[in-house]
Amino acid sequence: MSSRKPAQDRKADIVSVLLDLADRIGPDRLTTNDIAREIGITQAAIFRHFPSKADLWVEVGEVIAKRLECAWIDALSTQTSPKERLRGLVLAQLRQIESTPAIPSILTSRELNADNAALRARFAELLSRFQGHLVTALQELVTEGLLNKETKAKDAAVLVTSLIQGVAIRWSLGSRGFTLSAEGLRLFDVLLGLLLTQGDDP
Amino acid sequence: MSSRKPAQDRKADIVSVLLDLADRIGPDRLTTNDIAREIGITQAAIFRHFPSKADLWVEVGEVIAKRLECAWIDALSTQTSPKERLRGLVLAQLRQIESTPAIPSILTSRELNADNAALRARFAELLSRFQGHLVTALQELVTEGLLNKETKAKDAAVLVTSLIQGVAIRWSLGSRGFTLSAEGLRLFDVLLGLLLTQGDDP
DNA sequence: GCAATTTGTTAGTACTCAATTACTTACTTA
DNA sequence: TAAGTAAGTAATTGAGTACTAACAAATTGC
Repeated sequence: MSSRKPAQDRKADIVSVLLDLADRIGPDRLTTNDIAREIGITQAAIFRHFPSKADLWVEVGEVIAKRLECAWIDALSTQTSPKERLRGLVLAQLRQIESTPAIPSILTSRELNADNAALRARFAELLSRFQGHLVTALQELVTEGLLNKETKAKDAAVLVTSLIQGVAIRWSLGSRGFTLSAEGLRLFDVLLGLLLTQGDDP
Repeated sequence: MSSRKPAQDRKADIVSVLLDLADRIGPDRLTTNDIAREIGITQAAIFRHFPSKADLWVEVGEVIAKRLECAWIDALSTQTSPKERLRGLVLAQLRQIESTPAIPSILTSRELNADNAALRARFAELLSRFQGHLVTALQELVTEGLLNKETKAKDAAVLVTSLIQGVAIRWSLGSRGFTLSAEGLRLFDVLLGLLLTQGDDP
């Protein structure tokens, strides 16, 4: 029925189905059998491509890391002003979560937090890199004298990442009853309005 | 060795140990055997007190709900100004997460999000109740003319809950390398400073 | 067109899970 | 103090878990 695929394609299938299942039934619940059934191969075939389930998770971490970093680089290169770069980073992150909604639950999964040290290290590095991009953009706003003087760039960056995580959690808990990127960007604009100096208007 | 206890006490033991294990090994990983071993009874004894594991989780939800609501009521009744009530709510929530650190992971667990509808409903109700308290306090700030005019009370409430969730996640991911309530309250004060009207200076 | 390699299957292993059954011991109260 | 109940245990069940070994067929390179 379903034809055989080269290992590279099949590996991509497995990772893709894992991400879908991680979202639907949870990262700590999905089994190799679930993945195989969804693809239409036997459970044993999974282990033809990955020596263990933990190794499969590490590959998932790599795939997510690549996607996120590409989205950030794209946002940073297409936008010119620091304000737009900041907005672009936030929008990129929201869109990535939208298209890979398993990301937040993987972040709090026990596969990551307790069992799989390699996976945990990869995500920790990734998050700190994003935070770094935010701080850089905010520092540029500071040097341009646009940021509210009493707010430190680092604190502002934490507020922004908290906003993203908070709205993503609300999106998940509320059965995704709104568009994550639209609502997230709207709230970001509210926060950004508060962060920018308010001396301009007459 | 360990003496027998009345059902009420034993039930409390089971819930308490579950919360501890949910934090240490994850809500979706802990087994009835883990709980029993930790207490010092047999696994079968768990089912003397709860008809199923799902029912045990519902009881856990009730316990957490009671704790949180008590903390909110206490904060609201001891503080007089709307600003202090807001601060009190935030601090109460941070302290509850600090003393029951399993709460954030339960919120994103699959026991809650996929399997246990009763548990999910209980937490959804709980979170919307907290949001309601925040909105009330922020509305009072609006009527006193203290809130930044361009910010809606509801949006401000979302920013505050996002801040709490965001800092709690950062606390968990970073192996709890800082004091949650201190860092959370510090960032809340930054946000509150931004939210309050800055119309004093010319 | 044929051999080698790759990608799969079938059929298992040893283990863990929640839940049940049949039975036992401690506590309470009439 | 005897009877009834509450709180436990030992042993087991059937379903599921990651993972392996032996074998088969599709694809590729010559």
